[in-house]
Amino acid sequence: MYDNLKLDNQLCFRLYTAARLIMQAYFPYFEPLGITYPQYLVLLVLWEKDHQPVNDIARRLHLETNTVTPLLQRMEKQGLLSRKRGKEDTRQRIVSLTAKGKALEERAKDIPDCLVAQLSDKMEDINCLRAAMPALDALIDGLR
Amino acid sequence: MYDNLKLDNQLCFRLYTAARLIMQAYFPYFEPLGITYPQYLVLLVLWEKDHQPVNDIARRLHLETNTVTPLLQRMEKQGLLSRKRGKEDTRQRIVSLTAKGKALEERAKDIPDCLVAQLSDKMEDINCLRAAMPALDALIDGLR
DNA sequence: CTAATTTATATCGTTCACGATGCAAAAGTA
DNA sequence: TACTTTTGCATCGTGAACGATATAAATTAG
Repeated sequence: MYDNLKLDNQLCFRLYTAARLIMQAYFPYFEPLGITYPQYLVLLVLWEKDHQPVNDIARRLHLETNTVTPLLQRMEKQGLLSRKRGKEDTRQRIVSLTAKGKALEERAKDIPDCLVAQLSDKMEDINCLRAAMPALDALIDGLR
Repeated sequence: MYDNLKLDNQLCFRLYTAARLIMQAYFPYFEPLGITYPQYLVLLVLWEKDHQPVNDIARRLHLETNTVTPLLQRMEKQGLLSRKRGKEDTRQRIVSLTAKGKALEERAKDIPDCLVAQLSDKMEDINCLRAAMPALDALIDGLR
């Protein structure tokens, strides 16, 4: 048995699992809003800065357009945003929030705190997670 | 603008991105073996201990059977493993490696090291990631 | 001013991930 | 023994992810 191939030694497995479990923990909060976690990420980007082309959103989320385009199409169908052709560059699709998309910000603003509270109940030291954020940033930066 | 809703403040986004980017980095190594990252995880579990029921594999990976069952079905079709009904409990499906599945261990044993080496080139402090592992374990344990 | 190339987005096919649900075998209960 | 509940696995439908590829507009080169 190679130590390298022990599940418990694998960082990626931890990241993969942690991400999935947090998304599951988010689910009950997103469900009443009719959105998913990746859709929430798109909204975060647009709440920060409205009217962005597909590419800028994709880059911000470290995703490819072939993931983001269908995501945006579904969100457009739900009436959360619009996708209009760019004026100077007609290849671009400028993504803008609708009133419905904007309104969700108010309803979503407390969700992260709810999750942190929920986590604090379950683990004694929540700050060790905050402490890990720079390491993750370095990793992401290295792999981009 | 709510600070809570800034993408850069979100731990889950980092985990989600880091996991995806590492899986992408794994891809060129897995592709010649004809497997995917989740399939690799299943193999890790079976290389550690062969002949396990679906439930044990699912629990080890923190996945539900409705994710693992189709995964195993695909792997069976590829000839990596077999799924036989349990003897004492006929509801169970005992998953066992085939010769082909076992043989992959030898070919996969150096992949984690390759990835670490690749990462070391790209970021100066790779140990800060190892240091984050206990925090991730605590998080996963809290969310289970 | 064409022709080659790059860029922005989209489509396609396959594999996950997962909530909801179904079903049959096993275990517990009356 | 008959009935209920639990357990183990599976199916279904939807929404991601993503590698590969396509298409049209913009840019660059010749």
